[in-house]
Formats: sequence, C-alpha cells, structure tokens
Amino acid sequence: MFKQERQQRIVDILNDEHKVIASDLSKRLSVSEDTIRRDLKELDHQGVIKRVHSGALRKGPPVEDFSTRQEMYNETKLNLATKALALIKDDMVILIDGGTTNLQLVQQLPLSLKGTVITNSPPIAMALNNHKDVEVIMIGGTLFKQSMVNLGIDTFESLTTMRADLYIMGIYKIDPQIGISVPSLSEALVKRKMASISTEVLGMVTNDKLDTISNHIVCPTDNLTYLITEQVKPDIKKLYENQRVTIID
Amino acid sequence: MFKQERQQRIVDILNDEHKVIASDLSKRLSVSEDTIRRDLKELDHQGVIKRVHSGALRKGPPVEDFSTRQEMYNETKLNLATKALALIKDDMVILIDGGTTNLQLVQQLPLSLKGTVITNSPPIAMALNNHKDVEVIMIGGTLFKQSMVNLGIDTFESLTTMRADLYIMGIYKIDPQIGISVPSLSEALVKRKMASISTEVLGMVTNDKLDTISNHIVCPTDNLTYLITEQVKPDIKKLYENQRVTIID
DNA sequence: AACAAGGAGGCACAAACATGCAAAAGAAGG
DNA sequence: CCTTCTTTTGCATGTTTGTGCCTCCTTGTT
Repeated sequence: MFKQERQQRIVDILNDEHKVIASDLSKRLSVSEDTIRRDLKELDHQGVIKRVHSGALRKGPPVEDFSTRQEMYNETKLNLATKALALIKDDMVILIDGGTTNLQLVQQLPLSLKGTVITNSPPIAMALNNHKDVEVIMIGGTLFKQSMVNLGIDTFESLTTMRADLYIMGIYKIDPQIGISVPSLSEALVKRKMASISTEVLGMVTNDKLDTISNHIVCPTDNLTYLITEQVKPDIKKLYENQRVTIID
Repeated sequence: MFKQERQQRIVDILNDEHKVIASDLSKRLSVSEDTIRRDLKELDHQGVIKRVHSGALRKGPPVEDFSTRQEMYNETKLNLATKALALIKDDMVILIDGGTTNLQLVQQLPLSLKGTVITNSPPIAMALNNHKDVEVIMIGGTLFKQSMVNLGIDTFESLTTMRADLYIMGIYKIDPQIGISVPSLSEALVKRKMASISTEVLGMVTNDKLDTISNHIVCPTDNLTYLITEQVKPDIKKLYENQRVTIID
C-alpha cells in the first residue's frame, strides 16, 4: 500500500468515525505507529485533519468559533503585538481586519494615539472605544461569526473608495511557497482587496501558523511589507529570505 | 476520549446548562476531578468559560465595555426587553440600532431564533454571536463612540438598498408633541431612514425619557407602530392616545 | 472560629511523541 | 543488469504530555 493510499484511507476513516486513535490505525493499516504519526503530522499540516495527542479528530466545517479561539491572554500574541507597535505612528490611516492577534494589538495601542482606523471587525472597533483621538470607520457587510468580521459584496465595494497607509492583516495560515491562505473565498477576496488599497502590509504570525495551508489563497508572502514572527529560527529565516518581506522578531 | 474532545464537551455542556459543577463533570466524563480542574483552568485561561469556585459558568456575551455598563443590568430595561420579545418571530428581517435597551433585548433573544438582523451597532452584532441561525448584516460608517453606532454618509447610503419587517429604534428622548429627538444630525437622519425602510417600528422607553427633547428631530411619535413603556400612567396614556401608536405596558 | 469542600503544586508513571539512523524499497539512468 | 540516489519505513533514543494521587493551602459556609 502506497503512502498516498494510506493517507487517503485515514482521511476516509476519519470522515466516517469522527476520530481515530493512532495505535488503532497502526493495526488496521499494518504499519508502525511511527508511520501513522508521520501521516497524521502531514495531514494536519495540510489542514485536512486536526491532530491531537494520541490520535486525530475530523476537521469539521464548523471551524473554530471566535469565542472558542479567543486566546486573549496568550503571551506570545501579546509579544507579537508589542513588536508591531513600533510601526504605528500618529496620523496614519490604518486598516485592520479580524483575528485575536490583531485584537491584542489594538488593545495595546496607546490611548494618546491619533489617527484613523478602518476595520471590518466589530470587536476591533469596540476595543477602540476609549481612544478619543482615533476615528473609527467600520466597513459593513455580512457578519461571519467564526472570525467576527464583515464580509461580502458590500464590504468589497466599500473598500474601493478607501485607502490606507498600513494594513494589518490577520493571518490564518502562511506558507513560503503557497503564500497566505484562508478557509473562505470571500475572506480571501476582501483581504486581497485590503492589501491592494494599502501602502504597506503587516502580518503577524505565531509559529503554529507557519508553513500551513488553507483552501483559498490571499496572496504570496512577498505582498507583505513586514512579517512579525515569534522568534526567527534559522530555517524559517532561510525559507522567507528570498522574498521581499522584512522579517521582524 | 481525547483531551480536546473532553474540553469541547465541557464547553458544549456549559452552553446548554449555563453552569457546571466540577465534581459532576468528573463523573459524567469519567475522569478525575483533578483533570476536570485542569481543563477548566485551561478553558478559562483561553477566555472560553468563566471559572468559579467548584465549577464554571458560561461566559456571557463578549465584553460590553461601553461606559454605561451598569445600566445594562437595569431591571426596568430588562422588563421592557421582555415585553418586546412577543413581537419577534422567526424568519423576520429585523433592523436594530444602538442603545443599551436594544442590547438588552438582543441578549434576551432565544438562541433558537431564525432570521436576519440588520444593525449599525457593533455591540448588537457581537451579542448575536451565539445565535447560529440569525444572519447578521452590519451597516458600516463612522463609529460614534458615545452611542456605539455607525453613522454618516456610508451608513445612509447602505440603507437605501435594504428593507426590514421591524425596526427596533433606540430612543433617547421622546415628547408627545415634538416627537422623537436625538443629539446629533447624522443620528437623526439615519434613524429616519431606517424607519422609512421598515414595515413596522418599535420603540422602547424608560420613564425618564418621556417628555424630553433633544436637538434634532427624527420623526413624530405616530411614526412608531409600537411604543413599549415601563408602565402606562393614566396621564401618559392620555398624552399619546390621539396618536396612531399602539402602547404596550 | 471551625470545618468541610475545593484548589494549587509536586511527584510518578505510562503512553505518546520527536529525532536520528539505518535498512528496505523504489526510481532513474546508464 | 548494476549503480546511484531518493523516498519511505521501522527501530532505538531521550523527551514531552496527560493523568491520577498525594499533601498542603484556600475558600465559602455554618
């Protein structure tokens, strides 16, 4: 049995049974547990399944809900946000979409900041409630509850008449070859549009998002002006170094 | 059962039952209480649930932090909201603007409600996060932080292409002769527009708002289809009785 | 103030994991 | 066919994770 075959079977089994245990698969497919682990690792990396300790779960379409994913007090996200603050100055027009990392960043912004923030994410808008000198422009649309951003035709159209100095893009998955990708088409279209109306683009990623892929491609990584990572391991730096993106760590 | 599975179940149970007791979960999920405690700790740290002594609570709708938070749990507002629920049925298109009373109403909506909600208020949109069968359409614009609603040309323009069965108008000031009034022009314009695209209009007022006037007039009181008040004192009823508005108390 | 229930932190242990290495199995090319 | 190179697999190695148990501390309630 080929590797590909086996991996396909794992996906099939998972679709049937909702979850699998690694040791179990090992017996059923007559390969060592190590091999199964390697398979699960690859499949998870491709985003096809959700790997957990001792096995894997089916990756239900109900992606992670925003509230489930609200890792507010995540230290690494806070660190990323702090690094990003250096790029933000008074009187800029800043475009920000959704994501918990972005929310974290907004919460770190000094109350004295002046400028304009454009966003399609209600939580981001609300977080700027106390920034008296920041004008908040909300972009409407249909609310996508998984990620708490407005998307759709309205959103896209509204963006055509706007521009920004800096777009802070929430990054779901990123891979040096494939680029930045997201699970839904409308999200991809809106993000791409946002990038196109902004002078500079900033992305922040936690290590778990590096080298992962989702369904719809937003843009190649070198569309980013800045990429902020947790800490740049030598091999990661290498993967991205031929791209025209400034890596900050 | 995997750790992730178990934690997901805990969240599910919590969504159903509003609260859980650790020792109880221990039995239901067949793990030690220590493990449950660790799970609750993690979930709380992720911000998904609210941990308390001996168990956990469901985390209420994501932080309402506009300044008048205490007004939120005002008993009279809750009563008004409860009365309004009777007017809301499945499959309606409901237009709601800002205000704490409206927010209160939205929080009372049954999770099983199906339909569409159009709003220019980020807190309202976020409060509908858990209503899986309610499509939320956000209207963009410039965020007015005092009242947490989007206003301006964009808002006005977006409304021209929409319609609704019921508009739930947030009311600041109301007077039987003058009508409904608000402090800013753009707010008045948007509210008037909203009323014009809706089949029915509902207003809820606490007694302190009765017979008061602000700078910009939205519309006369008889543009309201329903007016819900705390309790109709005879003299109030008299004042409004010649108008074509149904008073509910 | 007393007292039981619940919680924090440490320890232990087995199961699961990552990693490096080498054998096996193909694939490519002469 | 043989050589060479890559891919895949299994195994041996330390390391990490998840869990239960234990002890001591904290909390809420009489």
